[in-house]
Amino acid sequence: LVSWNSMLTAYAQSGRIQEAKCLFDRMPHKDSISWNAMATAYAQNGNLQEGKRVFDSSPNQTVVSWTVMITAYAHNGQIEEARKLFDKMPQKNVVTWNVMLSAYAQNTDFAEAKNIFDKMPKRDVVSWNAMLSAYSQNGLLSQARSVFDAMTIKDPVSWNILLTAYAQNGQMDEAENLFNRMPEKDAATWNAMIGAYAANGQLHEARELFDRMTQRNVVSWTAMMTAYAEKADFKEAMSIFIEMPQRNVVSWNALVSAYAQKGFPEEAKKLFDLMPHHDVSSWTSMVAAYAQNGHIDQ
RNA sequence: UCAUUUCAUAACGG
Repeated sequence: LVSWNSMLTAYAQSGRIQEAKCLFDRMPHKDSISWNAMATAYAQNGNLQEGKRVFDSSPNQTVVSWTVMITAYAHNGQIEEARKLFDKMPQKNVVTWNVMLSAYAQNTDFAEAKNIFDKMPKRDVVSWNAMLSAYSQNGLLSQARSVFDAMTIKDPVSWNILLTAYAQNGQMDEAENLFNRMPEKDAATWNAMIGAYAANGQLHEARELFDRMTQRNVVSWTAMMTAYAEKADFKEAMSIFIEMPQRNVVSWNALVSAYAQKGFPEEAKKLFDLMPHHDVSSWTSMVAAYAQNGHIDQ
């Protein structure tokens, strides 16, 4: 059962819902983890309807099931609906509270986010990070800084949030400063800095970090590839693509989209046809490629 | 083995 659930989750996380559903239907036994994983698979791929159907058919709804649904509504912009479930559910845990907090935060309802934050029975580092992220993503740097400074526990995510905020605000020196000062870096730290350099046109600095990085993951590779592709250096971009130890649908999309945007729709189409699986972004990239290059009918 | 916060891709919106 654990193996089946793991496979189900793996499909879900890579966006292969058809395969996930097929597996789910063939499972000899299912537990609540299976049902929750299936509901999550739908929800994370924008199919709230099916997600809800799975939730409604689940033999037993756990706190995770409810939390999954709240997340699904929130990501779909239905914050009121999310709140209704939140108020209605039998018990909540810290994750449930964090989900509701993030929902308001991402909806830029800082007051309600803060309200939840103050009311929750227990806070963890994710709760703090969610508040920090809310301010950061809306360019409210001084508020973000206050939250950051008030935090008694920080993890690499906390630092990464603030680092990205400064970089996106054009304060590369402050971003670099955080990068150098932080006690512990994870892969996302390096990736954030690489992305910041790339967005700032500092391709050489980006590459230097990429080369120094020991924990390179698919995000690092894709970010570096995109950096070259945006400069129309397809030779280097392609060579990175070929070298990449793993690719996911985002890596493929990035390259397809780059060719499309630089005026090579036929190259884009070739890659598109080679992709193991397409998502909404893949299709919209191709549509945009043809539209922008005068092939409306394609 | 399932749910929440940060980093890579399209469109949308500014």
